[in-house]
Amino acid sequence: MPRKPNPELQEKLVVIKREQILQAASAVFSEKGYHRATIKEIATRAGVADGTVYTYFENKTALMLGLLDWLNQSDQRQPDFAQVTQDNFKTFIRSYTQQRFEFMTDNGIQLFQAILPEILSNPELRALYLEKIIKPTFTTAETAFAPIMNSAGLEPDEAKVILRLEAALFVGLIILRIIGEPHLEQHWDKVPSLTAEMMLGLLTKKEQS
Amino acid sequence: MPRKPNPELQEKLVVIKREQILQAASAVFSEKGYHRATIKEIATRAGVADGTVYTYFENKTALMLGLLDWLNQSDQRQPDFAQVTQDNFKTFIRSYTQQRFEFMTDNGIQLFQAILPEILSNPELRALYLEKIIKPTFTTAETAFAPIMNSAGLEPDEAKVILRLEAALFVGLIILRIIGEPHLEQHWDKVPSLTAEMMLGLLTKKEQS
Amino acid sequence: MPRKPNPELQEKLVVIKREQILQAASAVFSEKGYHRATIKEIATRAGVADGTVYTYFENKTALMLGLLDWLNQSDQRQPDFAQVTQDNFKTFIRSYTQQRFEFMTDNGIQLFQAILPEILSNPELRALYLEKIIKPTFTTAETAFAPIMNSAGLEPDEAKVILRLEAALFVGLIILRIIGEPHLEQHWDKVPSLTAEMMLGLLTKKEQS
Amino acid sequence: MPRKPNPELQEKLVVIKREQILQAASAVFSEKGYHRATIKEIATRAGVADGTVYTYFENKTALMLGLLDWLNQSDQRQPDFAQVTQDNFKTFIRSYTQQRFEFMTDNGIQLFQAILPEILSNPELRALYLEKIIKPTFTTAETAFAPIMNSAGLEPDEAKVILRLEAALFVGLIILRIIGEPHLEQHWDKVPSLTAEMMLGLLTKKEQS
DNA sequence: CATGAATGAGAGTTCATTCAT
DNA sequence: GATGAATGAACTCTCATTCAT
Repeated sequence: MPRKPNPELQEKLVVIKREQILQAASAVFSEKGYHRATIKEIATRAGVADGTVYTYFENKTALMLGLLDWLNQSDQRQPDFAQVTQDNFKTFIRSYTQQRFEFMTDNGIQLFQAILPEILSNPELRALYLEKIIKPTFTTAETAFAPIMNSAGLEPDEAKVILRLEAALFVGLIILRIIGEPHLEQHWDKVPSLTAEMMLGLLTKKEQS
Repeated sequence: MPRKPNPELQEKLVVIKREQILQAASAVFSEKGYHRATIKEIATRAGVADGTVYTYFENKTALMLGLLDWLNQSDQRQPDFAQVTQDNFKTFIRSYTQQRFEFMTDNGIQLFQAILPEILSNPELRALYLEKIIKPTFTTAETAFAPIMNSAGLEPDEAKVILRLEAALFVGLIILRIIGEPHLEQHWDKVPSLTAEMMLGLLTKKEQS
Repeated sequence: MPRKPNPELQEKLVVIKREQILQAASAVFSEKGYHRATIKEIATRAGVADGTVYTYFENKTALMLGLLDWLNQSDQRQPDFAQVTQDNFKTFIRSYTQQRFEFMTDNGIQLFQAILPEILSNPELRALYLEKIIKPTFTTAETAFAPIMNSAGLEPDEAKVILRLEAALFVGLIILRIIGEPHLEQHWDKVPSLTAEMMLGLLTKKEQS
Repeated sequence: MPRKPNPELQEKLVVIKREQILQAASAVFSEKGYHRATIKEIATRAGVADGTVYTYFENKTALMLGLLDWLNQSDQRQPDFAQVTQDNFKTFIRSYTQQRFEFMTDNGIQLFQAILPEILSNPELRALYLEKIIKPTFTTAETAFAPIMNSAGLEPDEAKVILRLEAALFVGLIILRIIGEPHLEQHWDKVPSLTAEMMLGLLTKKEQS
């Protein structure tokens, strides 16, 4: 029985258990909502005792923040905006949109469903979400899109609004999926390309006229 | 000697008090979320005693359902789809979009913020929302748009998806507003027309090619 | 529309309404127990409004006391003990027992069921019951039975205990009926005579030896 | 490192605490009645916090059922009916009666007083009591008494009724004791033998004639 | 570090009682 | 006198959090 059995391994185990608990929290929060979810159920689902959750997270709120960080990390895996040129403009938009849609896996939606309701009802969490996720995401996107927007002849403010419209569309689509709107579920395959066309339409409308 | 001196007046007072309580519930739910909202606070805000709430609503859940009905009623005040013709096609889309945006008053957003988080976390409420609000709204809209969609040469399924995209965009915009995204708030005036353009772009893309 | 339409009639109406309410209280108390019974249900059952109950009874406790008085009155209709002689000794016991059993109508049991549980759990009501019903009943019975007991050669204290045993037997039988013991229900016709025999056995055992 | 250090001890502690709480419940229920008794008072009396009661009992009703089980257990400790013969017939009846009276300790009466009022006012509990206690008790007694009853020349149905009369007498005596009838309290020592005589009288009356 | 029994603050809900009409 | 909407005290029960083992 070694007393210090490899400190690195220890650390990894800690990380793994944290993720186990977060995964359980994400599942239970998304199924029942933050308040109906009990620490007991999350602990059970994670295979630990109630008290153990408090070794890894200070309190229930910290679980929520842990999920926010998780979302943050998956958001950070941003698409590679580097080599955008005039030529592959349309290709770029389409691939960007495609990449965004890839977030909408069951896991991504679950995470979103776990977090969003609480964000909408908890001002502090909302502020945190705005600062830690929304703003950085838009900043990154704006930087990446700036050259395209410019060359498309869009004025910067309007370009930014268009980015927000797209983000809104994504969020709204996730919500309709959560609600289970049947027609959207049935024809989900049509959605990504239509979304890309919409983006292109807005970004190129000036040229049309 | 009338026992109930003026029964009609009585009934009106009942309706008024119900609305007072619903208004208070909407405010408190939207500020704190369904679970953090207490009956005590709702009652106080409505200017009645705790117990009085239960004279008008069976329980806390019924307050939520009452708000759903409210939303339903404001949704039912559908735009006048009657005189759509080929000529005023663009005008129609623009005015339809405009009318939709008029829902986004402080009160409309508050109501939405009160209801949505709970819908996302409560499967039963979600199902109810889908049946009582989402489906009827789409059915109405589909009927109204059918002639336009047809004449635009869109196949019905795709046309329906486009309607859902627009709805998603609305929902997403409300959420970004709730979160308080600053750029969108600042340039909100640009949003309605951009949204209308987006719709037009999608509905006419077939003609373009 | 006469202002004072016959004061006597008025008084009778008052009495009648009081009894309506008491009847309703007896029914609801016996069905649900004192605490689960609500003033609302009693009022509805009596065909009046909630508040009206409080015109006739100060509070819920007073309803219970009203029922006690009722029980008292039906108890007071004591059998005619006057002409007991040595000769008709057995006849007397049998007819006395018989009269007692006649109390066990549905209504009598209902009243008992309404009152007893509360008496067992409410010390004040219990004391009242002891003073106003139990003691007077035993006093009356003791007086009536005294000559018989004497001539039977029973010492007074023991004679009194025997009276209490009989009372206990009655109470116990009512309880078994309330509980619905099936064999007793089925062979209820055998009970009165067996009870009378039991009494006779006890009262005459001295003579046997 | 044992997680549960000594699981057997743990289990015993659980049983002990359950009994502590039941004892407290019995006391408070009997003093105030089921509804006036509050979980707070029961918990305090048992020396635990409010919430702790719910670790051991699902809800207030379960406390009542726990008491029923308790009563059941003390009832199950049935007298030894085995060696009844014609010879010791009278001895048997007297000892049986005696054993029954031994239940009437303060604790036994308290338990009865805690349960009975609720049984009389709660139909479901009543049915449970009938099935789980009354019927088994009579079945056991009938089996034990069958040979005696037979040899006494009693027809079975009547014999069964007599058993019920005796049970009724016991119940009634407990009630008179709860109510505090003074003469019975004072001369309680006379009661057991008188009860036994009564039983004997009924069971042998056929022989007399 | 893990455990899970114990805690107790706090919420929803009921209902006896009051009183303006 | 009759009504029944309004009241708010008081109760049951839940569950995040703590801490002895």
